[in-house]
Amino acid sequence: MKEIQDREQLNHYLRAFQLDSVFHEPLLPHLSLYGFEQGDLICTQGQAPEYLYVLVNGKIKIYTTSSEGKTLVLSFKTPLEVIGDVEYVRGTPILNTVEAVSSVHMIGIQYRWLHKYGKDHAPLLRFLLEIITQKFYIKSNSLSFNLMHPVEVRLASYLLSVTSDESDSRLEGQQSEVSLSDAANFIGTSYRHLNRVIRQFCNKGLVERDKGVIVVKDRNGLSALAGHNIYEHHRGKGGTRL
Amino acid sequence: MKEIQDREQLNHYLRAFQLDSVFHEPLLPHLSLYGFEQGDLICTQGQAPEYLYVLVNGKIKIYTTSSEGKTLVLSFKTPLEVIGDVEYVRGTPILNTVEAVSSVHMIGIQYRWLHKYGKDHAPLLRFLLEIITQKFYIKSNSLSFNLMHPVEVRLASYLLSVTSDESDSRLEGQQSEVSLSDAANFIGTSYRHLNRVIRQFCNKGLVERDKGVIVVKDRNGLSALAGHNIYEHHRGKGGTRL
DNA sequence: GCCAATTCAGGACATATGTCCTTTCCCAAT
DNA sequence: ATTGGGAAAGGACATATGTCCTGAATTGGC
Repeated sequence: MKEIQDREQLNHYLRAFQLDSVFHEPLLPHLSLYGFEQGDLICTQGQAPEYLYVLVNGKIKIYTTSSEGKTLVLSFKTPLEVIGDVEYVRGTPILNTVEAVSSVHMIGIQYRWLHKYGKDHAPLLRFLLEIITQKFYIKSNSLSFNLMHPVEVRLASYLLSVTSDESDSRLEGQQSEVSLSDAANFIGTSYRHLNRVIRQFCNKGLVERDKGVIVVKDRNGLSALAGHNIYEHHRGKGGTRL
Repeated sequence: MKEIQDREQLNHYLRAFQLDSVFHEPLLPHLSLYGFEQGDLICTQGQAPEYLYVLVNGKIKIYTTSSEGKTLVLSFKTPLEVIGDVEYVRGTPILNTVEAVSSVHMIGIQYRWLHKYGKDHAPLLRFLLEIITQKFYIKSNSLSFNLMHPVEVRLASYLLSVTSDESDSRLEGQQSEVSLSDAANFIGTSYRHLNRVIRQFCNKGLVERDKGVIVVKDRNGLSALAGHNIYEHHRGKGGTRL
């Protein structure tokens, strides 16, 4: 991590994401812009948090590691997203490890200032509420989805979600930031089993493999399998209520 | 559901849970106390929510039903807890169904008033943040735990969590509010499989069955199996940060 | 271009879990 | 007490998933 001393760019981000009201005058001097490279850890499970981070550029991966060493990827996030919000409110150690999967820009602010100047600032509180309820919503979906559906369905859903926004029938493979084993850990299964299911999909003509890259061939077929249930990136338009 | 016209009791609850600052003067006239009987639905998945409820007495069960008809019990809650908070903030349909598993008292307030008089009221916003981050924390744990551990471990953990607070080696069976099939749905497995695992536990001398009731015999043994991971009721002391 | 080291795909087997169905047991209404 | 219904437990089988290991493929360094 390195601090980016570029007030102009910071302001640019604040404007782009309409954060001016969220971080009001007294907080501004304590905002900093930070850059992370692919693979950098932004924060680590179990440690004492110090900063609230706002992801404004790039892509991050959030995961947890069990005492037995298993890794579970909880989500991939793109802007606008906040890291350390739950820990800030609850005063607990960092819940999950966060890693940059691309070049990343984050706005950081120390808890102390956030607390000192922000604890009564309704727009900030509402912003946190928006973000956290969204996270809750996604995690809630994720929990039910994972517990109620076999890997086959989860993989179909996953493939749809990662290939939808990008180019047409996007590929997805090893050096493309998100590796296959990340995908396995995200779906909550073993790498071995993931391969097994991918092969089934190949046989059904739903996808094709090409040099470790998965190419979606039949989105409709995958949708039928996934049955509505899509891993929601569900970015609500926000603020309908508050 | 029936409204309980007893201002005194309502005030009693507000004091007992220190909600005076949360629901300030302008909100008070719009608070009502409601009673639900065992089995009553407090709200239903998919519907449009209207009230924010605060659970002040009794026990409720939160579950979701998939399109295929499978039920997943997400949690059991006791006071203090809030229902409809996420929906209030996000303006979305009700996420999960909530059912009373005992006689229940809840304080209800319509969203319109909450919004009109509360949207800038920092103590209320902070209260919601506390509650929602706690929910997030629990759900996050639950997700990883379920995805990373076999039913055996989850059951051990579950048994410990439901028998810890109550009497010594508490029983847990059919008419005791929480049925075995509820337990199965909570753990995220089938009733059949739950029975299978219970039998293993019996053989190992960890528990005993007696007329459909499970009696914990060896808490230490269960702890060893669960390995630290307990379904967290994790009620933080709250408010360290905000 | 060749080799070692690493990553990737898949085989073989064991275990975990789900589904369906049968059996047993309890209780309530007669 | 008798009986029918329904809950509770378990048997039998199929499927889903995990673990371990091997062979193939790929890459970087020389």
